[in-house]
Amino acid sequence: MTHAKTQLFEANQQEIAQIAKALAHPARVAIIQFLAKKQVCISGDISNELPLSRTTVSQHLQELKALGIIQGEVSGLNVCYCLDLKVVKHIKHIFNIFFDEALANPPAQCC
Amino acid sequence: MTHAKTQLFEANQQEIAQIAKALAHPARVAIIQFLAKKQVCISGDISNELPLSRTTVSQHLQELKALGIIQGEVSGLNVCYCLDLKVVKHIKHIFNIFFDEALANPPAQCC
DNA sequence: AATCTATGTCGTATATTTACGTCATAGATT
DNA sequence: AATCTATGACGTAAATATACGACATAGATT
Repeated sequence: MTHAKTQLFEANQQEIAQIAKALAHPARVAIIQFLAKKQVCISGDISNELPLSRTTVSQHLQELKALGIIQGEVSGLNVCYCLDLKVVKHIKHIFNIFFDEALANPPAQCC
Repeated sequence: MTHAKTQLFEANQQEIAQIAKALAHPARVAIIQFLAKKQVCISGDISNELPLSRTTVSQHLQELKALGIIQGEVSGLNVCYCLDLKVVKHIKHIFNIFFDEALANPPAQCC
């Protein structure tokens, strides 16, 4: 395998990259914003909202679920999704630490 | 083109996704952390630090430069890179707004 | 019981990303 | 002037992501 060297990096770096990857598509950002606005909503409502086919949206939902930032709960024929606020808070924290470390030691000037 | 539907989303969603994409590889996270620690350093030092070939690292550097989060300055034979703290602050701000919106309206429970 | 419906899975085509060797070049060293 | 060196650009192969139609299925409706 000439590829997939991501596991050669530190766990910390992999975690940030993995979270970022889950947020790296506007459809997934839109899903999170939509869930934040509606608080709770069924799968069909989400795909109706987005300019993508139902199956593509379903795929994006699975990715967000894999990260843990959303939860899905079956309710009869529908599946009901919502944000997991605990995970949102954790991600916010991880990113803030990352950015604060980047801001901690300002260079006098670049070179 | 059956692909590339990213432009069908809101500017706000595209910006977040674009930033996230730039952070979505551990090598690029590592580069940012390394620049934060060293404050200023030359291209060769960065590629020596990472478990990737020099050209691959160069490619990652170009991506971060395209986002604007790092700057490169030619200094003789070397190229000197550093973080653009203004951009780091902006990105931190964008993400915090995004997460805070997601946390603003907590559902009583999921479904 | 037969049918309908909302959803996820599978297969697949295309696009993009990742990774690296080779090459070109600007500038340093001899 | 000739050579050396650090870097980016280019070409390309392999991996991964994106997008969607066809299909399967659990549960509702008739």
